[in-house]
Amino acid sequence: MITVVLVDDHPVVRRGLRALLEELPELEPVGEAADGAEALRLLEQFAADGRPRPDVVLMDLQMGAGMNGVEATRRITALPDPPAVLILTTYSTDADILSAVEAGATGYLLKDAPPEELASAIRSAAKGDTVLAPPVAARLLGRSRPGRPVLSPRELEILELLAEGLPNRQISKRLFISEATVKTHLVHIYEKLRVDSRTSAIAAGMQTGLIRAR
Amino acid sequence: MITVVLVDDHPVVRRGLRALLEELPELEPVGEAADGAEALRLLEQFAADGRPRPDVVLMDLQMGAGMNGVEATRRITALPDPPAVLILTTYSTDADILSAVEAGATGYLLKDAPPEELASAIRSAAKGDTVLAPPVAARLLGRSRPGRPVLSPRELEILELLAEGLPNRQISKRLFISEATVKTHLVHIYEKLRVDSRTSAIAAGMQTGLIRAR
DNA sequence: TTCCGAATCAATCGAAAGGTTGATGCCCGA
DNA sequence: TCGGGCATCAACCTTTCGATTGATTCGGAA
Repeated sequence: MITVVLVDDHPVVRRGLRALLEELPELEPVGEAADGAEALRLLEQFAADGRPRPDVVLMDLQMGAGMNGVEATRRITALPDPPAVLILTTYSTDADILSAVEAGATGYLLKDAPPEELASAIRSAAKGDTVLAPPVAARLLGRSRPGRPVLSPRELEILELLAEGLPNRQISKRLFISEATVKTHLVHIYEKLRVDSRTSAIAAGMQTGLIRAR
Repeated sequence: MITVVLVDDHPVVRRGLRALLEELPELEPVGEAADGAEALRLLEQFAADGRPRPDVVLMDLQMGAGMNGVEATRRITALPDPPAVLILTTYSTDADILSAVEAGATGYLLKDAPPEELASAIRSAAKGDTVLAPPVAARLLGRSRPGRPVLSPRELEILELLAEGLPNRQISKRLFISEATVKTHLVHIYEKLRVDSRTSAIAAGMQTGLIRAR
């Protein structure tokens, strides 16, 4: 019997997940939370009650105003003998995936996954196996080399500031570098995204999932 | 007994909605569809089987690659004696809300709505009453006058092209106006959004829901 | 009739962005 | 060691953008 905690800010989604899991003989939903903080309190409650910790936490990334899924994942996986954390979310950017993986998530699924795939992923996660939704895996494999993102970390940082609407001067001040350096990074960003202006870089960055809407 | 059809590309969401409705004595889920086209076929099937048409269609807006909720709403409400269409979606831009309303939707809810609110909205929609989620109503009332959007239609048009990454010259060609006119509109857009550059206008436009990510 | 907002257009000038060329240093893998 | 990627920086020039000022026309409401 695999015990699962459900964390999602949408009541409908939690209800659907609970219903799906209740139909599967080896999976048991044992709790729900609407954001990361509530999930942490729930896990603490398990410990306080002397109950065995759940095997898997099914975690959304976006939680409205509450603690988001990456932060919650980081804290949960830092607990002694933590449950596996399986991310289940609607939308993914490269940054989302990397953040979740770095935070210790054992898997990453998109919400359009059919129930069988979800069940299979939960079983794998409970065993400690890594699970990536096929589109997510394809996204990550589309990178030329492991550890070699399409944009460098610095380039991505600058693209995000660009999408916040900052001019080059302000970006340079934010990052403590010269404006010439910002421009050089932009040249590289434009090459890699095959664009020729900041606005088209923002558009392409969003389209490819490198950055998300500000 | 209010009969409801559920249209959402996420199996989990459909399952959650079905479970919630099954718990309510006067609401009965009578069908599901994963996109707009399937919803239409389902309604045709009701007619072909001589079954009474459903009272309410609960419709998501974004359907992955399938027919989206606005188009489906338009077609459903064009049917003879159509069901009420209640939009239930994650995210809303002003354009989304207006499009859905223009397409004939009777209501607009966000997915974080608690189950009681959802049930109440379905009952209202079945009676033909208009239902707006509080944040959505607040958004629409935040407009200074009915019929007076924060940005004029032309300004919004230009902001959308800006977010696609087009330079002024290309925007002018796209809209068959002079570049000077584009610049004038931009001046007005920057004033209204209280920004001073195209990139910050894009960021503010997305933040306020005027435009969506490209 | 008057006023206001929207749409359109022009010209000028300064600022910002983009393009180009060139350079250095560091790290890592072959 | 060498080469490549990354990060940093500079200078110069061209293009685009933003700010400003000014104007006209049209439609709708008061």
